Amino acid sequence: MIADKLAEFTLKAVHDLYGQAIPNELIQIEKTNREFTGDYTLVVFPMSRFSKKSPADTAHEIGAYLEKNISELSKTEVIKGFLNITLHDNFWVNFFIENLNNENFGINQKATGKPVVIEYSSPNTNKPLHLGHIRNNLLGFSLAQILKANGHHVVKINLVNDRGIHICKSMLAWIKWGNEATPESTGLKGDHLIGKYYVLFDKKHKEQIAEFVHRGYTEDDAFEQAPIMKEAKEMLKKWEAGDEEVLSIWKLMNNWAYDGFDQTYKRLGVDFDYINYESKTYLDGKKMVEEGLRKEVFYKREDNSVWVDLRDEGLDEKLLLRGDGTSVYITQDLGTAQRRHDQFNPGQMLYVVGNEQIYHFDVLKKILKKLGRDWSKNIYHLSYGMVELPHGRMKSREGTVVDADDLMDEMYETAQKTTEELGKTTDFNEQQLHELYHLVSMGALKYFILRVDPKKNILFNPEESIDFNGNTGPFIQYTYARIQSIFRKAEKSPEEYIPLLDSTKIELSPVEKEIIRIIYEFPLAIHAAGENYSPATIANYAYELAKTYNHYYQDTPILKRVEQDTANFRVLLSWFTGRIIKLSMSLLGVAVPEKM
RNA sequence: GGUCCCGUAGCUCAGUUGGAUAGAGCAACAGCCUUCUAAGCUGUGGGUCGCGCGUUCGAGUCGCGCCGGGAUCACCA
Repeated sequence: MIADKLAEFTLKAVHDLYGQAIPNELIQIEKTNREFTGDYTLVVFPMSRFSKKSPADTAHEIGAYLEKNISELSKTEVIKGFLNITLHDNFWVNFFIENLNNENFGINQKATGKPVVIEYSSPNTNKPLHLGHIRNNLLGFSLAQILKANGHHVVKINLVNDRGIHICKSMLAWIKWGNEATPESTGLKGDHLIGKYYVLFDKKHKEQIAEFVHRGYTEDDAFEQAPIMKEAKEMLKKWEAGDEEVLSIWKLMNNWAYDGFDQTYKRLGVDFDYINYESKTYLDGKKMVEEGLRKEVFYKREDNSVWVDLRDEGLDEKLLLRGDGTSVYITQDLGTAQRRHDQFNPGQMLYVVGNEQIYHFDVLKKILKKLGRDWSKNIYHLSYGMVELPHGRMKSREGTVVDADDLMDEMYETAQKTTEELGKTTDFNEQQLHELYHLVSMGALKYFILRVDPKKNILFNPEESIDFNGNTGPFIQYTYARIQSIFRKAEKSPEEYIPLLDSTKIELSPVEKEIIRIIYEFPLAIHAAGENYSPATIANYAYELAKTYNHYYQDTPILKRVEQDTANFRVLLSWFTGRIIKLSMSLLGVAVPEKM
């Protein structure tokens, strides 16, 4: 990177000119602001302390030194305490030519080091996925892509929460009022069918609570004493005891959920290397609880429940095992963390889980630390913000959720309607149209979600459909499609232009230089996105590139009415741009169309 | 109440980890298709970066204190 070189020589300049060794952090090389000429700017203020001269004088001296020692440097200009540095166009042209044919430019191909294990999705099998899950899945998948591009081995795990009281609620309602309904008999997607009974359970439960409260119970007592709730708890006990009948219904209904999830995952374009089921792993944590008791890190109360005291860590006492020996959420997470460590020896263990569980992961890390697992420091909880509706947060039980499948259907219809109105796809067949609608609708949805900083809440207004114009996924896809149409108009494929390119004939316009520069920064964007676990960095990058290219495309003839040498360069610049757009979008899990 | 997160244009969001006169999109208004895709481009208006104090050559960015919004503090997951 040229910025590193500039920094290195600035260091030397200060040494040679003023006999001072200054710390690296003081050297700030930045992009030159739009209103000044230059490619990079050195901020000189921090150095005047060492030169014992004014910032401007220091800037002039360092500028002269750099001009003399760095061949890529064309000129420098001093404005106040800023040294604006302009590089020879040659530098950009050379970069362009050297990397033009590198189809994985910016992507680190070879994975090194310990793997990164990333857990995401992790649905409950008692209800279908909603918009909050979509955010989780998109973030997890995109982060995996970004970390791979940064040269990590990545292991994607989905830990399915397939047991517990919530599952029993759906099962119980289905047994009571389902009349043996199946996805086949109702035509409903399996997860939606199950979700229906989860909502039904809640409705009946609420009715019973109201009745009990009317009879004089407190809210809390009514909640627990309602017959339907007692039945659900009874069913959970039977499940843990391995009751055949309960287990067979459980298996039946869970499989409906899995079928439904698979369809949704496929449509979303996310996948996993491993799918773990909590029903198979929930007992693992118990061994660690025993270990903790032996080491006297944990303790028992008289009812036989096991606890850990985290008050010295600023937290509280936490339950690890119920008196009856059954495990709780944190117990199984201790177990799965240990399993992951044993199986993969990861350098990082990422959990893509909503910010409502910050406390939980805090506890998890501290318990592991108390158990002497020094690898607990590798655990990172990527806590993302909620998706909120105008009236507040989504609640499954109250039906105020934006269903994942419904939303994708709506987006698909919008994509179809928009495409038909524009009337550019008259030569598409059914299949091609379907693919295009899918691709554009998912592009809009994914970009909408991923472009915002993960830790911030997202506001989603169902009344206003997600935009297809402006700073959106379809805009970026459109830019790609436009570029491809150039190649269809040209009589040669882009690759065939490469040997025709004469680097001495290239004269960069300001926009062309800007485009090359943005491409040059692609590896930096990937790095930053990986460091910050932020797909938003990539989304914003892709938009910046697409926007700049569109500006270029608008008033610069690429192919027609230009000299052959100019056309050669412009076609190839377009080609390179298109490839970077495609690559960056692929890091978000968004595909791009050849035509739209 | 304790802890954590957020607060930037009417709305939705950027802001390269402390740099120059804070940027995009949407919405509004005015323009641009006999030329490679107008899902596009150009222009206009729109800001006390929640408020205050501090740190320093320099603060939207860092620290402290308020104000507002959210999350969490379960023998739920």
